Amino acid sequence: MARTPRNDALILEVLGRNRRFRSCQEVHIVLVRRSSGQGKPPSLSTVYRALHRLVREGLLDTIRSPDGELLYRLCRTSDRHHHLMCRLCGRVEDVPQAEELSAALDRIGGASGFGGLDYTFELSGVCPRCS
Amino acid sequence: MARTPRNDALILEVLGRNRRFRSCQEVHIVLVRRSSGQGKPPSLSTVYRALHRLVREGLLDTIRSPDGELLYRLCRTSDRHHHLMCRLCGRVEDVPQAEELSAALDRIGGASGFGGLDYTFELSGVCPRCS
DNA sequence: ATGATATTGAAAATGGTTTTCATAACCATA
DNA sequence: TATGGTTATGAAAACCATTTTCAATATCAT
Repeated sequence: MARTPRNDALILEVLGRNRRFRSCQEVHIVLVRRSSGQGKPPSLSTVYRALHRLVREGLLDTIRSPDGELLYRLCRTSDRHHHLMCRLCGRVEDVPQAEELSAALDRIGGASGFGGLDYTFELSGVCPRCS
Repeated sequence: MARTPRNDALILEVLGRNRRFRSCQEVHIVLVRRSSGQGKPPSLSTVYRALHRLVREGLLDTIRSPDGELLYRLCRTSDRHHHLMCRLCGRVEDVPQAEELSAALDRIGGASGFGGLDYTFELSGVCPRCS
């Protein structure tokens, strides 16, 4: 039975607040702020390690920001990683009509001759609120 | 009229040898090897700068490797960045049936309400030769 | 040639991420 | 509640791709 490191819950709670992708450093800063008064926050290394673990366990989803940072957010079951990210405010929405996209991707996978297919798909633009 | 830095040609020549994506460091190593005997190779910084310039000018295409490195290759006109990369050997092929994918993406773009849409799509798997 | 502008190399700085290592927390069992 | 083995943690250092700095060159128009 897997022991659950005590900080995992904290981190999941932070990521659970909304569905925006956040960098490890952002998560860490939130934890630091949040804990002023009540005990020490986990260190940056611990947050990195926890995020790795959570990704490995399938609880988190990752994408890379345009400048190469790794961003994390809570997975939604059957989430096939179709995201639409606003380049200005960073908000991420689900891609509408994702079924159509999934179908196309599956067909492509089948025709490719490749095995163990996985993909990431990142759509970015400027959201209505920002434009 | 734009002057062409003398190393751009060299670098394009290296990338022109095949359609695999390469990191800046890989390109640099090739240049270093290649130039044993005939004069000094360009420095790493110069290669970085040249690659930037070539991307800016639309001659190169980039993707990020799974571990966050930026990889470059020659653009093909009307290339809409649909790549299928082998996780083992790094070979990159074009995605078959890309038209279908394009169509789906265009519809999604229309339905999203986002402006200035751009996307990257990266499909990875294990190619027939490697499996 | 002359001077204005752009390119280059070498080394240092950046900055996200990972590793190290010593310490502390945890858990099962006796 | 000792005991010992396993895992988590923090702090600092190491990593490593990429950028920046800055002084020295090359390049171009004239």
